Amino acid sequence: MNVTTRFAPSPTGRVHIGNMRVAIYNWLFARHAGGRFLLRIEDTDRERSTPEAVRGLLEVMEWLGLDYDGEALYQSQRVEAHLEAAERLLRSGKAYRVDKGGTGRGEAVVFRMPGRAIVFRDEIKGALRKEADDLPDFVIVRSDGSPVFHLANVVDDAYMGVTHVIRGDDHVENTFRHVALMEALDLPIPRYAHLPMIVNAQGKPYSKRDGDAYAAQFREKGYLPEALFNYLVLLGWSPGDDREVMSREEIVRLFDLDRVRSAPSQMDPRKLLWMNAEYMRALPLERFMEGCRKELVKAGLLEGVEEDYFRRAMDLMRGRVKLFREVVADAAFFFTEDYHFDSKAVRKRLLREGACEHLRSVEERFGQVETFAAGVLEDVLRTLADEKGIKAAELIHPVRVAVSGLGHGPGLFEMLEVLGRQRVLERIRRARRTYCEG
RNA sequence: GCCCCCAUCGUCUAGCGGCCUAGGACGCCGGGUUCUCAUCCCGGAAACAGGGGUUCGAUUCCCCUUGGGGGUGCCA
Repeated sequence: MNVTTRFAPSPTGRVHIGNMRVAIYNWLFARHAGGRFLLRIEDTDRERSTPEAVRGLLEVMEWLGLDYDGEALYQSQRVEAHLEAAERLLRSGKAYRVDKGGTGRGEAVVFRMPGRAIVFRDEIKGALRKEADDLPDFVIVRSDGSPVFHLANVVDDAYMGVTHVIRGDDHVENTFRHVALMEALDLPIPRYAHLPMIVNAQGKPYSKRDGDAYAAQFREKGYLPEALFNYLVLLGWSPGDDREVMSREEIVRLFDLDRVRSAPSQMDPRKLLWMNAEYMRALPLERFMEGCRKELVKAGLLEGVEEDYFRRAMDLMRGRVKLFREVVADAAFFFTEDYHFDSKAVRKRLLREGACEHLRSVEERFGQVETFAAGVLEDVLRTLADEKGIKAAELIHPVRVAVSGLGHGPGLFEMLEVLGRQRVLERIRRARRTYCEG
């Protein structure tokens, strides 16, 4: 069966994750079936639609890899067709003009519901039915002559050859109207699938007010698109087994509307973060570097830094950050002498009995090594520890804090090698001067 | 108010009458590995909303209650 889906957002603000997931499911369903995924910009609300919103929308879709087929259709260009459909309904007596509600604004065109129950089969919810009494007539063309959402939506879906309408749960009730409209216009009725809503941590639906629910913000925070994609897919759908971290190809292959749940699901930022870390760890060095580079440049830390040095530092950081942003705090010491000393780490490792003496002897030994390489440095340090009759950790910790200011980080010896002899010795000396008076 | 939808660990979910002493994941707690952190490994606490049916047998089917959500615009 040929499949055509569409994503039909109205560009009236930032794209939040609820919309994003609708787009993802439409995209997946089409790609799975080898069908078409179309984009329609529902910009009929001239008051609220903005070019910036359209741009933001397109950017987010590209970021997430939701490529659409053909050109985007702007609904505002289709007004003629919408009005023509209304005329047809008027002529056949399936619609009428009236000053609904006696507003005095003039006459609107109202669709006459057929006076019988409307039934359709939702791909997710099953058979849905609404009695005639619960389906009043409704406006399809405003008194100012502009077509209403319902009319435009239905006419354009038919025009685009949409076979499967996959949208949010908030459209379930509209579907009864849409089905009736399509029947009256003698248009082919697509299959419908209504996705459960995504709710926030309070269990409430995401509104424009929920600050951190915008797709673009996840991007800004350093989330990987494949991680957000994977996470969002799992909100309401599962492959039926225990798989969770899946490649896009795998998801496309497995995706199926049958397995979509019909209960709302709550977004869990912690699981998203974990998912992101999973993808971060699997990232090729080049991509990891590019993500980190943006953050580090923004923080002004990469000026005059050699590419090879940057690469070696990032190679050590890879797999240790959950979000690109974290690299600023965790790897700044690679690029500046003005790195921050974590007070807790200083107290625990430097302001300690013997720490100063340890630093002194490490500095001395490190100053004598021929090649400043990880393996050599480790040998030297461990030998020194043996001589002193202490555990290597007693030496390792103070050195780590001295050269990085942090109590955590990559393996010490690899780190030292990358930093290089001069930096390391200077930093140890400086730490002794600062924390070891006398 | 009325109409519609939904209901398994804190969260995302598996389960489509017996395989369930309900499985996995995130998070949490404990332990191990490691120079730290992270990773990794092992272990633990944690759920079928309540009540009626149907059935030899219900998490699974039906009804009611409760609780969520959606709709009820000349918004989309």
